[in-house]
Amino acid sequence: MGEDHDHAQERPAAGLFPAARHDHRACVAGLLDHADELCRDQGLRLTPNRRVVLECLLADHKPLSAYDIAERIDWQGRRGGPVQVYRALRFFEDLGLVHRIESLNAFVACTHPVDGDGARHGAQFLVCTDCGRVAEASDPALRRDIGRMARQAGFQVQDPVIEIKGLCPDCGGRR
Amino acid sequence: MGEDHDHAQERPAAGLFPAARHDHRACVAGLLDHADELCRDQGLRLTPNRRVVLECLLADHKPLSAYDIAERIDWQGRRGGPVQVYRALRFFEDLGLVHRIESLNAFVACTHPVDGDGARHGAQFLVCTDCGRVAEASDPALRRDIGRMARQAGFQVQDPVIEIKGLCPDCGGRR
DNA sequence: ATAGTTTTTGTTATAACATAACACAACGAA
DNA sequence: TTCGTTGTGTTATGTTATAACAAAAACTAT
Ligand SMILES: [Zn+2]
Ligand SMILES: [Zn+2]
Ligand SMILES: [Zn+2]
Ligand SMILES: [Zn+2]
Repeated sequence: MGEDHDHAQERPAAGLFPAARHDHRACVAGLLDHADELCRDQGLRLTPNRRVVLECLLADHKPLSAYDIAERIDWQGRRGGPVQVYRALRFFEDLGLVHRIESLNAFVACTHPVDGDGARHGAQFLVCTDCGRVAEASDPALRRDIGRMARQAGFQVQDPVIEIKGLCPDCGGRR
Repeated sequence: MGEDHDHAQERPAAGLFPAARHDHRACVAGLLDHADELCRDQGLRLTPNRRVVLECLLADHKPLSAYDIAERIDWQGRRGGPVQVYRALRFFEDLGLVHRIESLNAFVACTHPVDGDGARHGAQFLVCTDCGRVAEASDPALRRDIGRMARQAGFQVQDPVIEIKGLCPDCGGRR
């Protein structure tokens, strides 16, 4: 699992795409620690099943379908399948540690769960149609604008789904 | 098909939800005419199969899954199924007359194809989680904001998916 | 009209995504 | 220990979407 990119101490993501070569080992370790902590705080259990699903999503910062995940996991004797994966995904979604990308029927691990303080934090996703990576942004101005637009329409916002497909900087965005 | 709401001459939609009681007969007729015209202009054929799918979507301004549509249609002798529906939906999506709502796995007829000039026009959707209706908005400020956010991230936008779930004015948005 | 081309349709099969239901195991508190 | 809760294994099924290919219909050009 994972690619061979463990290097300097650039931040994993600054509202942008994960740097091509960041210290991914530390990146994963940090996010797993955060998950651990979050679970402990809330009296929830980060079981082996759950942990392995999260590790799988963290492996390369790319969105995976539940079936992708089920295939990649080494179930070590027990028979595992989509059911187990969906259960774990639901668990992490509720914690704000995993986000579903509707337009891909796929899931990504949250790259900055700091804001998340345990609840769903409405984020925006930049989805590269070329390399498949997804960046998680959290733009306050954009959020405000959506609020304004909804208010004008007399609409009470519950859950904004913002998924912008296009080309990431590496794949042609800079040009 | 359709509900019993044919009344005064309020606009069908002003970037908002269709008025509870608008002249729906005229509303449908107008949109079908527009589809006709658009097809003629582009040398495309609005076949009976396609027309019946569009009519089905227009019937009550609510999103329907392809399978919903396949069930509702009276196939008049010919046998019809999801395959036919998906084909028609693809046809209309390419014309900008139907939009897919990713977060619902469903489709809606475009309520203001005027802007559409035959191509995909990036719109924003307000999805009521209570009554299920969907409003199509086209907010320039919001679009600009998305452009700005993407530019800051070095990201080249191709196709923004904006689907805001919440409560429509009728279902509690005004309160 | 006729033959050739393209487009649309009918049909079957299958892929891909997601949840229901229920028995059993593991855990945590009394 | 016992009981109630939470997580897991397992099977089955529901829902959404596309592939593949033959037949029909519509256009085009002679
Ligand atoms: Zn990393
Ligand atoms: Zn890319
Ligand atoms: Zn109407
Ligand atoms: Zn409503």
